[in-house]
Amino acid sequence: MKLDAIDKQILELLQENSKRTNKELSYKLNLSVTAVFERIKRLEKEGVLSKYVALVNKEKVNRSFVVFCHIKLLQHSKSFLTRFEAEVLKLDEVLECYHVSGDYDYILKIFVSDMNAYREFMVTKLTTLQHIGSTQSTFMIGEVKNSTAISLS
Amino acid sequence: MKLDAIDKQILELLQENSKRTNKELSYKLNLSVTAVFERIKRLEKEGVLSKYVALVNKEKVNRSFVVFCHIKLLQHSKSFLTRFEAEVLKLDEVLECYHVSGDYDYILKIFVSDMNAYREFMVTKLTTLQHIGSTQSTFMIGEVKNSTAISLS
DNA sequence: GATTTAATAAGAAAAATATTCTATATAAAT
DNA sequence: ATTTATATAGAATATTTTTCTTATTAAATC
Repeated sequence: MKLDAIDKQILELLQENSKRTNKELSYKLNLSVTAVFERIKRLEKEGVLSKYVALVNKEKVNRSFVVFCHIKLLQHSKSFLTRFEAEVLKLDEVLECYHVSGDYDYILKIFVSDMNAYREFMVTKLTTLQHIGSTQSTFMIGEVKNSTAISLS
Repeated sequence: MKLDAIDKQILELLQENSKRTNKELSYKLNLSVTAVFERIKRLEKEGVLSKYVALVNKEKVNRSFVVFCHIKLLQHSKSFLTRFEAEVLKLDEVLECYHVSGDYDYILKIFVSDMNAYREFMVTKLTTLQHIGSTQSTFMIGEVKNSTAISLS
């Protein structure tokens, strides 16, 4: 699908704040409300706009302790990977999990309340997963940037 | 601020899909539309709900190549950190940047179109930053889980 | 124990927004 | 020239958000 300059502007604006109304967008883009409406519907239908979500402040819900955990598996056959991935999906504390190249196999991003909670998570959940070889935890000290908006320029 | 069970349900539902209407939420929660409305306004005012955003499918906008880059600085004085962080903030390709404990100082999550674009990004942007000691790039092979929703149970 | 007070919720009314419908304009295709 | 497809605008309608008034409840005060 082709995205013109107006589509890109709409995407940038909605990535920043999805509560903007079509009227507000129509002002900014010098278009009619209908034109904006139709473009957004098209972007949704094509799957360019995949989801609308509310973001919650992790400090306010007691999940400020963020950990990046690098994981090595014992073996790398497809069935091992698949099984591990299915189990990770079930863990609420894990918001992100990526299969990666390099020294280890997976990067997990984990949100918990504090170090004690993380210890509990490791002992009762993470290290009980099948096929895990090793884990290495890196703790977030500060958040410099955390955006969900892909730049389209 | 105290969050009761209903607040948590609202947060879970809006983190999953912020387009749900107050009426829809009121059905699910056995409440009136006004009660839902008031609770959401309170959660926004208190900063628990911090933002509403549209998520864009990275494949559809040609940013499927995701890289985690570990960075070490040459020195760790406050002024060096601050300056580095200010420069990273300006880089559109970097969606996330965290100051972390461990072998390296920062983790960056970078979105580009392909390996060539990443090479270009490294050469012209990343490695020209002040105070950089070393970088180590890890490439995403597959996305197992990528959620923005913090579980509140 | 009766009476305020504060917090929450319900329902109706009003305001704002999203959505549909009809009509035009424009450029590409035949 | 004529058709076709695409994008847009404006008006009409449907839906949602927001406000306002009233009622309920539980805790706090006398």
